[in-house]
Amino acid sequence: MPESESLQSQSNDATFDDVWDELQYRGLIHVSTNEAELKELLAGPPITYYCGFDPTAPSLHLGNLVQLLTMRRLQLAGHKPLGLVGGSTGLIGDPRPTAERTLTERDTVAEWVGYLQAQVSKFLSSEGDNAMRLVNNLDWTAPLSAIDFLRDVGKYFRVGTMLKKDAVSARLNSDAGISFTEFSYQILQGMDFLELYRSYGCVLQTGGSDQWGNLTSGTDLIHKAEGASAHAIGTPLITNSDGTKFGKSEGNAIWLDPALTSPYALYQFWLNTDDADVIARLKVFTFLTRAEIEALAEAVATEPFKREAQRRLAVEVTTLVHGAAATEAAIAASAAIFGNGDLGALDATTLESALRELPNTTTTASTTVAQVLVDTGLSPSLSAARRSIGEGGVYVNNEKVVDEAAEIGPSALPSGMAVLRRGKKTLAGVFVE
RNA sequence: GGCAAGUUACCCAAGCGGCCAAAGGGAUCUGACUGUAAAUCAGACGUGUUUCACUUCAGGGGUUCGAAUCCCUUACUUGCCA
Repeated sequence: MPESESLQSQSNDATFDDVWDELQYRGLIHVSTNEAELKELLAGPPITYYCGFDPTAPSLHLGNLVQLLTMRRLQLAGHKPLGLVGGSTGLIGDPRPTAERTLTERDTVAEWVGYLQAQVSKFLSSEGDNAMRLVNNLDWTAPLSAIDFLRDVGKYFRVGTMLKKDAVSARLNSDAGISFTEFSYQILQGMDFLELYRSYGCVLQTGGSDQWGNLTSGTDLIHKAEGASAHAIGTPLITNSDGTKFGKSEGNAIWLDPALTSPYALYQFWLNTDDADVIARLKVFTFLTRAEIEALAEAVATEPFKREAQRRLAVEVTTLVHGAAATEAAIAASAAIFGNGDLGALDATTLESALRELPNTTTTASTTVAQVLVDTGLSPSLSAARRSIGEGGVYVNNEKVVDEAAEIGPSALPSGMAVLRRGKKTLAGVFVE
C-alpha cells in the first residue's frame, strides 16, 4: 500500500543543523537525559527509539498527536521508530494524579489496541530503511510469571525510588491513595524499554513530561541490567495561555478518530486557537518551516483579524489527521455556515454536504426546536435547551428563536434543511421530512 | 485485625432535623463587546408536561409528621495503632 500523500510531503526544516535543534525550536523538549550526548546521538547514524501509547480509550487524542509528530520528526531525520501500543500497560493503567483508574475489561483493551495500532501506523512511514515497526508489550509481559517478575525484574527496583516518582508521591499525598496495581506501573514501563533495548537495540524513549518518572524507570533499568546508557526525551505538556486545558472542546477530548471527532469539529477546534497560542501550536503540530512560521507570527501581530495563522494551522492539522479531501469538506462547510448568513442563497448540494459535516438529525416538521437541540446533541437536556432559547442563544437558519415551544418546520428552508445554532458557533444540521 | 475520620451536584467544598434542588469557588454555557480570538461585564448552571411536580447528598435499612442532616448496616477511602 502506498504511503499517504501527507506522509510523503513531510520533511524536516533543512535550515536546522540537526533534528535536535529543530525539536528544541519547536519547544518539544521539556526534559531529557544528558543533552550533549543526546544531541550527538541524534546527529549520528540511525538509532532505534520508541514511544508507547496505552489503550485507555478507543482512539488517540490530540495529546498523543504531539508524541506521534515528535516520532515522525525523528523518523524524518533517519531514525527508526518502534510504535508501542500497550496491550499490557493498558490493562493496568498509569497512575493519574487525582484518582485511581477503573480497570478496563480485557476484551475491550484488546479491541482498543487494534484501533490505536491503526492510528499510529498512519503517522509514521512503514517504508524504507527506517520503517516504523509496531510492538505490543503484552507479547513479553503476558508469558511472565509472578515469580519470574519478582526475581528477574523486581530486584532492580528500589521501593524508595519508586515512591519518589511524582505520579506516585502525588497520589500518596492525596486522600485517594494508590493501589499496588498502579504503583507497579512504572516497573512495567521500565521493562518495556529494557525489552526493546535487548530485541531492537532501542536507546531512546520519548513521551510526555508527565511520564518522566516512567521514562527514567526504563533508562535506570537498562543501566542496572545491561550496564548500558539509554536516553529519554519528555515533551512539554501543551497548555493554553489562559490556563484552561488544551485539547478539550466543551469538556470533551478531541479525538483523532473521525467517528468520535468529525473533521469539521477538528478544523473548527484549531481555527478557534487563541492568538497567544497559535504560533506555539504551529511549531508543535505542523511541518511548516521556521521561515513560514515566522511569517505567520508577523501576520498575527500586524493583522490579527485576518486570522491567517489560525486558518493555516487548522488546514495543516486537519490534513495531517484526516487527509486533503476531508479538509476540503470541512473548509467548505465552515465557509457555507459561517459565510454571509443568507443560507437560502446557497445551492442545496453545498448546504447539504455542509450539514452532513455537522452533528445532524432527521426529524418531522412538528418537532419542537428544543427537542431538536437535544436530538442533535447541542443541548444535554430539554431543560438546558429551553434555557438556551430563553437566553436568546438559539437560531434556526440565522433567525433567533424566541418561543420555547416553537416547532422546527416553519423555519426550515424550502429544501427541508435547517442550520440549527446554539450560541455563536455550536451548530447542527436538521433535515425536515 | 483494632480504633478514628470521611464518602454532597462536572471538580473542590459548605450544610449537621423543617426556611435544602442544597452556600461559596472553579469549570462550563448564554448574552454584550469582538476577529468564529483574548480580556472584561451581566445572566444561567439536577430533570421534567416548569408559578408546579419529580429524582438527588456512597449503597441498603430504620427513627420521625418531616432526614443530606439522627440510628443500624454494607462498600470504599484516609489516618493512627497492632
